[in-house]
Amino acid sequence: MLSFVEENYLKAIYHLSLNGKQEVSTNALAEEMRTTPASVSDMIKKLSQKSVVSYKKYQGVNISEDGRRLALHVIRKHRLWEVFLVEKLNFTWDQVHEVAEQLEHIKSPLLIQRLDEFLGHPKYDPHGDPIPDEHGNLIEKHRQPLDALSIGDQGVMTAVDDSSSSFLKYLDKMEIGIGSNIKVIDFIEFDGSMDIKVDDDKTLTVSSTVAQNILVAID
Amino acid sequence: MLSFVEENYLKAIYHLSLNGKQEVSTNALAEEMRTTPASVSDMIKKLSQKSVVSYKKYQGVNISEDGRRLALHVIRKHRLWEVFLVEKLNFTWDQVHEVAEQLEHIKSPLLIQRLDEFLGHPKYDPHGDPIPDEHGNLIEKHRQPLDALSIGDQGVMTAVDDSSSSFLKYLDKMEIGIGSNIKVIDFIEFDGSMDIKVDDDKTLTVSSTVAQNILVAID
DNA sequence: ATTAATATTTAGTTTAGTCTAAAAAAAATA
DNA sequence: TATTTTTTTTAGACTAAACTAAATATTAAT
Ligand SMILES: [Mn+2]
Ligand SMILES: [Mn+2]
Ligand SMILES: [Mn+2]
Ligand SMILES: [Mn+2]
Repeated sequence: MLSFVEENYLKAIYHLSLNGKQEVSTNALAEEMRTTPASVSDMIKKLSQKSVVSYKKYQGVNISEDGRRLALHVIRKHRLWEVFLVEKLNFTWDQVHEVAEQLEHIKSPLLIQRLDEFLGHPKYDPHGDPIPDEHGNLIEKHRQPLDALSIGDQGVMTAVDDSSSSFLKYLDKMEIGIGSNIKVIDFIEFDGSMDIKVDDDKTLTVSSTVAQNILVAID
Repeated sequence: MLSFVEENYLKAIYHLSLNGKQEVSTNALAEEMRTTPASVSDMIKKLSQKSVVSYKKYQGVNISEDGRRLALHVIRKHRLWEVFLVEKLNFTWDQVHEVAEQLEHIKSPLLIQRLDEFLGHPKYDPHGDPIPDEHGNLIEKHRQPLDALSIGDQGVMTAVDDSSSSFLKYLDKMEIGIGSNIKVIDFIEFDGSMDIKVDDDKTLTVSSTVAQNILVAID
């Protein structure tokens, strides 16, 4: 049985080993966890002891199959709770993450099974992230950062890469959300900003940073 | 801000100061918390520091007004979650307590406000216990242990005094629950057991222990 | 009012998780 | 290759919450 601190480390290791590939460095993990490399060194020894990661000194850490399963279980709970908060309790998508960080650590298989049923077995959370099933399988929808598209390309927004409240509120104000149709009208070399047309309606300019964090599917 | 361990101590102190009146002894608290008197001694110093209890050495501990408010807030959350689990997730009344023990420590004012709305501002939990409002006010329904009634008396079951799974499952099997009409047919001096008629229908015998834990309202 | 029994507190450890400072290894650079 | 820089680990301390054993205070009993 993992403590909730251990669960959080494992989640971070899982996320980092997706982006950065395989081994996760002590420093990267320390940054992600907002703690010190010394603390991380201690913790990965514990996690290694529990065989949820494998670890050789100075070689970074690799998540194990067991670890991956556990991480995905916590992520499943996190995302199901986010759906619950939005669908049933009328939270906005920028209000759910903090609360889900707490709820994801509740231990009760029955609770999650019933919550999943209650929500109608949702496949995606409010930010467009896929919800792993009880076996850890997830259907990753095609997703590409908006700033990778060229002028004339268009796609449907499927997710955000940044779930910070400030970014999500900005999108709300611009009336951009999951499902919006986005077409690239112009690309400004100078600063990487883009002119886009949303839902064949309004045209607006978004910064390079914004474009990087909007994920779209091109069909 | 209290840790979840401190919240549990405070809840226990609150409960004990209702039954046993005012001061709570170190030993009673240790037993309730399933820990040692030494640990309790340490903890009540901490709670006293945070002014949620008042405490003079060897004199037991008294909950403060602040402490009472905090305890009732945790109890409010516990009971609202129990209602949610039964009403929305189809848990049985004997399955909810353990999970609610975890959920009651989630910190989010918005969550509780919305949950309360979602549930339609329930006044009682699945065990018949009153749910404090956001200010800590609660409407204690009239409740009296069944074994205090005399032959011929009757009342409506309003709550249980023991929320253990085994007791609740027994009641389910006997088809006795909150709202059942119970009439005392006979009282056996020898062991304190009772013959009762439930809902003017079936007659059955319950032990003294069972009778103590069924709470009824006489009108 | 002493003495005995019980309740409570203190002292000293333990474990989980964190930190800073220092040592050691690995990687980068000259 | 030798040196410098960066990364990682170790050492030593700290806090929260627990425990056992010992000391002390309170209460009960003679
Ligand atoms: Mn989230
Ligand atoms: Mn999400
Ligand atoms: Mn309960
Ligand atoms: Mn209850």
